[in-house]
Amino acid sequence: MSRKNVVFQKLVNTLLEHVKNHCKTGDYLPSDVSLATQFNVSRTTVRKAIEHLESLDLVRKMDAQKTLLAMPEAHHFFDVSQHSKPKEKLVEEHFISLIQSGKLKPGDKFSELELARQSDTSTVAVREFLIRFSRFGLIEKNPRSQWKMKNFDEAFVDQLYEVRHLFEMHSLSNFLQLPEDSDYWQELNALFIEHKQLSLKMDTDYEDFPRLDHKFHGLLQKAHPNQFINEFYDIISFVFHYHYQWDRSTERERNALAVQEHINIIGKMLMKDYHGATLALEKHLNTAKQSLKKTAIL
Amino acid sequence: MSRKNVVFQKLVNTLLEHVKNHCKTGDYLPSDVSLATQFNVSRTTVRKAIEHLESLDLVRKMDAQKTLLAMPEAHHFFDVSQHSKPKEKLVEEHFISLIQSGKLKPGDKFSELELARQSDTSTVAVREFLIRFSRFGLIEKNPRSQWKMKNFDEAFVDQLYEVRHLFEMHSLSNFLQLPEDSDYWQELNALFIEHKQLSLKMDTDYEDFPRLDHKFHGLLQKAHPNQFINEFYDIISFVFHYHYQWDRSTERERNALAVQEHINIIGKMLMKDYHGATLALEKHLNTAKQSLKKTAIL
DNA sequence: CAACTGTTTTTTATTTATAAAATTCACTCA
DNA sequence: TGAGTGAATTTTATAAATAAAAAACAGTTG
Repeated sequence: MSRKNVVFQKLVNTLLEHVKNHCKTGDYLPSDVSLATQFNVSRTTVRKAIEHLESLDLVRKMDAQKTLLAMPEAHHFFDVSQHSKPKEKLVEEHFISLIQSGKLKPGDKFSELELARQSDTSTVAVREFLIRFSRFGLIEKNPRSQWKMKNFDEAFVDQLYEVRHLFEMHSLSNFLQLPEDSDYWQELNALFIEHKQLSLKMDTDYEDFPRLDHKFHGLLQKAHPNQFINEFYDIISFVFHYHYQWDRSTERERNALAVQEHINIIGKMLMKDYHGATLALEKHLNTAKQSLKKTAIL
Repeated sequence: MSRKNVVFQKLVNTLLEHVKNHCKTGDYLPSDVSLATQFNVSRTTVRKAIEHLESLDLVRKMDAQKTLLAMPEAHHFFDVSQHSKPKEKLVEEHFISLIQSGKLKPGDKFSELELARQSDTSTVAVREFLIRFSRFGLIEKNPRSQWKMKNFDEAFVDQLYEVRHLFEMHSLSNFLQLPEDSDYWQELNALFIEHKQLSLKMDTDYEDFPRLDHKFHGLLQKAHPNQFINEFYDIISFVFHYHYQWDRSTERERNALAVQEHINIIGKMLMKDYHGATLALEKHLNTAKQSLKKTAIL
């Protein structure tokens, strides 16, 4: 069998939707090229879609003029509901779920074929995902042998946090050197207020913390971008997200504490108290590290 | 067509070589299992190899006892000379050579198929290599579209050096906190002498510097290992190696300067002069950064 | 000549097939 | 019981095939 023409079908639907909202019968449609760029596909696909519309008697081509003959009806659309997600996504979701449900534990071995079957994809898709995923440093593979979950030991956490410490301290120091009139101070202030608000309704909305956490780090990154630091932060986020799933029982307390620590850090930052902010961040990182060790290490 | 039995053929040759050096006619050979572990292949392959030796009348199996009938001769060996290297390696070498020869420049696009043909491998091998390689941050790809060399601009160098600065300063500081009697001080001293020696014959042996450079960083890493920092150093090394190829004219001066700077740093370290070592390292990193910018940016 | 179209060529994504090699299973014998 | 064997099963590595989609090419027209 060969690949499905999802790009084509999706384009037809998008086109119909677009026509329904912006055109009326008798209008001329834009050129192939502009449609292609507008919907981010190649011209080949656009042409195939237009041909399809012609065969539905919705469009007529005359001398390279595309005339809209009639408005599209519901039955003209492709049923796109059973297009499965991109393979890549399927594999990822399945693999992550295996990890989070504890079916794959540190030290375990697993095969590509097995994953491919379970996630209803091909070994190629699986393998490519695993290669990409291996940058997180959680899996490894020897040639002609299966993949293996690396041991998630204390040394790993220590090394992760060593780097995180370096990076976050660096980001903090950079932020504090921003000029007084930088817009980022405004943003930081807004974030401070958001934290305050969340802290008041923590007992119900504690699941909202990760969003703020992400926003905070995003702000520091935006103020002084660095692709390498940013990439590393992905790893941190993943490892966190990944292991905290194992023990959701203490999530509320953890988040409550973290919010307070964030408020402390941001408060010191807003007061330009470099030393205080550093100490507060130090404390925050340390809490996080201990908490990770407690829940994650077997 | 399907895959070649290289593992098998190589095992046969290794086995013959081993027998030639360690056994004599009439000896019993070790069990399948021990051979398999010794030569790091599966038992299946061992059995196939032994069967092959039987068919050559070199070995006879009786009741699971493997007896050596005769010593192997030259003609028993497989001709392994035309086994091409592993696909992975082929792709890598080809791709790197494209980059180093300047045929692939920042901003260029290239296709998987093209690379596969040129390097005499498959698109799968190419794609897997490219995915792995993309962690260096030098290439990128959109779905359904070709790969593209990222722009190697000043921001990239700055970001690279920002992280390098953080890491190297951190490593230095850790090293200086080693106890007086740590063996690493001895190693550092030996390295100091090596540097001194090289500096005397720099005009002829300047190409030997990268080895020392690598050794220096290796020593710092060994004293305080961190997989994330280590991995990042791979990126640094590669980017360096990669871009310096573009301008070999000044290599001698660059290396001569770098050796002096290393001597300076190590000297200060051995004297436990923290402040001096930091300054010296700072200077070294700065030289390297400027030099990279000068040769690499278009 | 620049934007467009029709046509042709390449390239990517995905599936299938197959031998090599690894792994598992069931059994044997010291 | 535990290391070892023979046979069966699974998995990996690799090639090949094909349709979808992208990109390149060659004209055409305002």
